Amino acid sequence: MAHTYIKELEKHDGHEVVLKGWLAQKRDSKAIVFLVLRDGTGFVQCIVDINTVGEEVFEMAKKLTQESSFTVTGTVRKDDKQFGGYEIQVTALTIYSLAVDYPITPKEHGTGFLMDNRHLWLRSKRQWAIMRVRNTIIYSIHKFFQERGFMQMDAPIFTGNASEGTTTLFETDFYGQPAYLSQSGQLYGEAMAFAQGLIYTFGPTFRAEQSKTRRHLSEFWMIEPEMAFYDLAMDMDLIEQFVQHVVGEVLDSCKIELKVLERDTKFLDRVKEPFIRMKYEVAVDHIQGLKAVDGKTSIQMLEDDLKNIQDEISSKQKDIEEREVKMASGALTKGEKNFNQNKIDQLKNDIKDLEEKATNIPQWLNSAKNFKRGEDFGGSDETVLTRMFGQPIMVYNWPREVKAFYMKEDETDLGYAKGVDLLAPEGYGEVVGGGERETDINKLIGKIEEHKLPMDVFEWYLDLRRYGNIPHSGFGLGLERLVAWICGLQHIRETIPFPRAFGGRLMP
RNA sequence: GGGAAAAUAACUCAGUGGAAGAGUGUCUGCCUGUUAAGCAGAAUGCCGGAUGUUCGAUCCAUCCUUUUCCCGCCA
Repeated sequence: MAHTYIKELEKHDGHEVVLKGWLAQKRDSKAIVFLVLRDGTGFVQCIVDINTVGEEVFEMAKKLTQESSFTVTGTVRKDDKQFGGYEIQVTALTIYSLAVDYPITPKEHGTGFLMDNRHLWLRSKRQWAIMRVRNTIIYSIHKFFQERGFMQMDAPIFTGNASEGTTTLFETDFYGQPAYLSQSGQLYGEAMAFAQGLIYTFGPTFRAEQSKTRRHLSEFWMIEPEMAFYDLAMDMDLIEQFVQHVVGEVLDSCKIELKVLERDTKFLDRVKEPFIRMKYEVAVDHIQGLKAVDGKTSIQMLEDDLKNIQDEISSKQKDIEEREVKMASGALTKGEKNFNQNKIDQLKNDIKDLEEKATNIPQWLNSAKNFKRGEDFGGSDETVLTRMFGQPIMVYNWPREVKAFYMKEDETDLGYAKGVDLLAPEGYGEVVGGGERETDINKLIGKIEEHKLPMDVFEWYLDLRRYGNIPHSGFGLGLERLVAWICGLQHIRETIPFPRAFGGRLMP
């Protein structure tokens, strides 16, 4: 008999099915055992009742340990209290393999330990949900582009030129000559767009930046569409539709996953509204506190934030004190004590996070007040700006100096490059960077010289301007940053199955 | 590249210059429906490594190793 997947249980309501998977959780008593089975497509509770299955099967069920693999046969029953809406009344059970001393218990663990066990950690419910969302995002990206006539074309991973300086490139040996792992497929994307019109690349990207933060990986996946005959305005329209499509798909088809992640979708729901578009200079006004939104400048907003955080800290401290008094009274059962202790620990952690935020805000205030017009935004500037609006913001027309050499200069706004950054709300910052490409070959050559880049490795790129030059645009999106934002994750390492980051591990 | 903190049981952590602690998990028994809240009992440690101070160091000092967090750079 072919087995059924948990995701499809609703089609089998009231019928007998065979499920195969692993034990995520167990509770047992004298005559009944609750097994939570996971099979990759979901989680379902299986009830093993001694009166239904007999003593032999019952004993087997009792013997199962966390992450043991097994098969159950049983009847599907609707139960709205259940996580997926269904449960299984077991009639038979066979064991594939008993797991002994599975290291990841249902309780608290530190990140170091979890990262050491990343190969097992992926089985946990939260990680399961993140990977499902990641997959939905990937699928919806392909769907979005394919439905609009874009071709997926792949840029090479080995590249010969150290165009942007070797410090951020991984060097390897390519049959005796130095080669670098790709940092971006952008220039190749342009060549491919001239061949196929609308293209996108979707591949791994490598950056040897020595930055160890919650937003950086050394190896990550990037999507880079490139469109012939698109100007900056069309590029921004596409970015907006694209992000709306992806977020919409996740909201529609990952309800269970977002629930597991306890994701508050308040800000994601607002993504369907038109994005805010503003020129760099206007964004700077907002950051510096020269312009108010809803009657508040950035400075006032940060000051209010700080006050709110301090209030929250003191209310949590009060909560802790009350619980400590209750525990000291001695009138609690052991279970209630545990419950309160856990709550207190959680509150203490929350306070630690809040205190960190509270120390950050004065620094943000400082950096907002002292922001130098003409410079690129720092992480805090992005956060400040997006907090004012609470929805995605596209900042365009950047000072030419802070953007890459291939960005087109705006003829009506000299000194500014037609580049655009999409800033995600909730402090997630830049998730998309793009723009219209420079078409003037002399300006390009000038920029390459100005950046002191070797001309010879760009000859093929300049050919694109020599033969059938056209206006064209594109953008790049870091998949993991998008996953982190949509899932509401604290750290980018959870967005990819096996993260590779500076100072991090190569194993597992 | 700059800064901060940490290393004690399988896990999360407390603790003390003079015989190593809690909670969780695990194991054993009891409880017929639980979803991190039932009850009782048990096992578990070279207190990260090296050197020094000391009668005595898990605790103090120095160095090393490893990890976590923050800033800069970026997607």
